[in-house]
Amino acid sequence: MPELPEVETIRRALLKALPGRKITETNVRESRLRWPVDVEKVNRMVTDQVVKTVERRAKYLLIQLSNESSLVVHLGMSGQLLLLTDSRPLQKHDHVIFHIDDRSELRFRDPRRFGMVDVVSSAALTRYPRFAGLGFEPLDVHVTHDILFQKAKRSKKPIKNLLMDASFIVGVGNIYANEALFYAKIHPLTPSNKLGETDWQRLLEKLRDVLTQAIQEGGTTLNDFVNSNGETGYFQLSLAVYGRSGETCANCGKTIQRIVQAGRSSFFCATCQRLKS
DNA sequence: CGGGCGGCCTGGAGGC
DNA sequence: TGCCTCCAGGCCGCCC
Repeated sequence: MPELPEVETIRRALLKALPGRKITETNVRESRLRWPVDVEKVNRMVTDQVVKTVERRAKYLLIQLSNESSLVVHLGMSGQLLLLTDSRPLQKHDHVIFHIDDRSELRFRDPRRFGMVDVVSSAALTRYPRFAGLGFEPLDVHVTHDILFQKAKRSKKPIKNLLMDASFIVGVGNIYANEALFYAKIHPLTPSNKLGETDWQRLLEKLRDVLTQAIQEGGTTLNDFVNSNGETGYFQLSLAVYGRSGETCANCGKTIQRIVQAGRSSFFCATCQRLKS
């Protein structure tokens, strides 16, 4: 569930609190995450380190530490990274706890255990296997619509699937792929190589609008997303098509459709988003 | 090799 | 009210 805006929301909250603070103790209570946590390595490389800054790559959070390494956290689909200023009872799915020197706690909570926690030295980060195949950052100003157009014209896969393909562009999950395509008036089944340069100009612009707006509204809370302070986001109130099959299109009044692509629901307005083939 | 899909995992929703 | 089934989805790995 957490896509780029939700991860970015958490990054910004952590950035206000963590830099300069020391992690005094690390406690891995459950190591069976998406990939098994190397408990000894995490304990050794994180404990007693001071947080320098907090960055993001794709949907990964990078908490940079004073020993030139980074704590790498992915929230999967149900993960939370909570900053608790007072000690509260541990919950069933509180898998990794980081104690901070101001007596607060950073807790990785993840019922479905699709997330991951790892620590990587800065030198190894550029060669980190999980980052090796990642595509463009949509909010990077160096990424232009022409770059995307040139890369996409070799692909026949539907544009919705391409937007969710992290080897092409990162951070875009099902919610924001659907929303961006709606605003750009592009049908989700459109073969990627059928999109022209002006289509890509519009699509990148609308994708950035949607992601930026979602960050401003603190992300989208559908089931369980909360930021590091335990607060929900508000962007779900602004969703135009996602989860709204059978409802009325705000633009034209026709009914919003739902289809399944690559095992994922797509929501769109067949009137506003004409399929060109 | 591009593209599709199964599997991981649990909680919540819906049906009976 | 309780049990069962289904669905959500990021990512990897397997398959054709």
